[in-house]
Amino acid sequence: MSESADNGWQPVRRLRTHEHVLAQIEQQILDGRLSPGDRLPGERELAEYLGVSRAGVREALRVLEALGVLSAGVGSGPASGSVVRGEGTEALANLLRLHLALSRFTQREVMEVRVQLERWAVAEAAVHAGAEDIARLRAVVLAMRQREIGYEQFNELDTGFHVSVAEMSGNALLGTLMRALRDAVRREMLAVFESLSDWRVTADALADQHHAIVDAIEARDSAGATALVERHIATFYADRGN
Amino acid sequence: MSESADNGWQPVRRLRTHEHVLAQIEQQILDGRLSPGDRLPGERELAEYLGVSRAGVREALRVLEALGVLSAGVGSGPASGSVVRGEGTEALANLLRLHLALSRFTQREVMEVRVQLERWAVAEAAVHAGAEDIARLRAVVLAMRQREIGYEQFNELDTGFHVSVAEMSGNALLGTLMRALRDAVRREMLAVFESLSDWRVTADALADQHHAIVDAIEARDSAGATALVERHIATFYADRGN
DNA sequence: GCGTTGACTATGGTCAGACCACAGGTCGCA
DNA sequence: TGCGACCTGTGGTCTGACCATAGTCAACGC
Repeated sequence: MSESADNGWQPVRRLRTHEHVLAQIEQQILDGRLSPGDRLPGERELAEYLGVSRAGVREALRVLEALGVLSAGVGSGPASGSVVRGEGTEALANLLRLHLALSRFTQREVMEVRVQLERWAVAEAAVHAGAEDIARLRAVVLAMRQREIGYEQFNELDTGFHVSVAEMSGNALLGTLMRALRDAVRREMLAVFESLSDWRVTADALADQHHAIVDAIEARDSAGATALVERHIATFYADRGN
Repeated sequence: MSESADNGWQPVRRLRTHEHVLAQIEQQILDGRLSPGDRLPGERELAEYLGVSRAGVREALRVLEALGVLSAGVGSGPASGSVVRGEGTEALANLLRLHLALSRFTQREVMEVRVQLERWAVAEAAVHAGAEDIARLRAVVLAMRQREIGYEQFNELDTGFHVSVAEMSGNALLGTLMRALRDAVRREMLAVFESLSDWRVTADALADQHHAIVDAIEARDSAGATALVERHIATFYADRGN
């Protein structure tokens, strides 16, 4: 069946130089020898250590940068060189956005995952939210009601609201995923607003729903908040055709 | 407050060459002018079109490769050059694994997200599963019971089981996320097995639980399957200390 | 006629070396 | 003491070369 799989022979897996570099750096991270804030040796130095050219090192560093692991800075001082990043979530968003565009999955699928995570997020938020969390959410809702903002800004506020709720759950991964999912579908959400004859009507309705969700969170009503957020998302997507 | 933010002036955002290249390729993908299976121009050709050096193009291609968008092949023929990939989920896993190692989030957080997604996945699977899906799951459970496998293989089967269930939900993103989350914590899961005095005991218990989950899915008992899967995961993580 | 073999070509993979832009530090002069 | 010119180390970029690979195809020998 398989061409030559049972002879005990198997083709050697050649690794390209930048993959070797990548593997070594990843190993250092996995072993905890590189932590956020740490700086890598300079590109030239690293190339010499590893016995490869600077180009190979650079390709590996670009990959790690794209994955949100490193950031590079020119010049001298503490911000220069390749530094292991403390945070950063946009890498995940980039990845999801591209895969969405490549039809690896559909917008509906992203939305469904969002709903599941939002349900959980808001339920947890209702348990953990403190007074300052509530205040922050209320401030966002207030900002959403301002007449002078455009739908782009409105969408940013909307994203901020949901991400804040997700972060209030106490699970950082959830917050990151929420941010990434929102960023990934940002284009499509703006397109929905654009298609509306009067987006402000929809926006006001959304703001009202956000208001109700905050109330439910403040009242520690997990079940109520879950139901509200589910209806909230369903409403928006139902408006798409208008 | 902000240093000089309200003068209407803002620093120009310099893009590095490889970011320009990246942006153009991404735009082509977003516009649908590049689809899975399509091939990009050769590196030299692309460099000439864009007026940059081959190194800049290569860095961009490495990034897209790391994000699972492209794959590169040497030589001639259909597999050569930079081809837009049809599938691939390991990029997301790489990303999560690194961020996990960097303590951007904890194993507990990954596990919690897993539980939420598993609950939903199994409930959906109970609705959508066909006869051949059930048969595949049963085959996996059977393989888990074989005495000659090691815990590494067992873990692979376990991962396969849960990913299959996720894929049976009909949501490709869910399947991808499940695979990535499992891959990201693979190290830690193997460490748990390693710490057990007799991993086979735990493995048999897990196989039994899988068996019960398949039964529930086959019986289209969403609620039952959800409860089982939740207990299933909780059991394993409870065993960690042993 | 047919199969084998070798050259050819297009592709990515790799390297070395050079130069630029930038940011911080340092030294010397006023 | 203050400040400007210079120095140095960093990433950013380009050039040009060569290597390894895999398909293509024509020449060759049977």
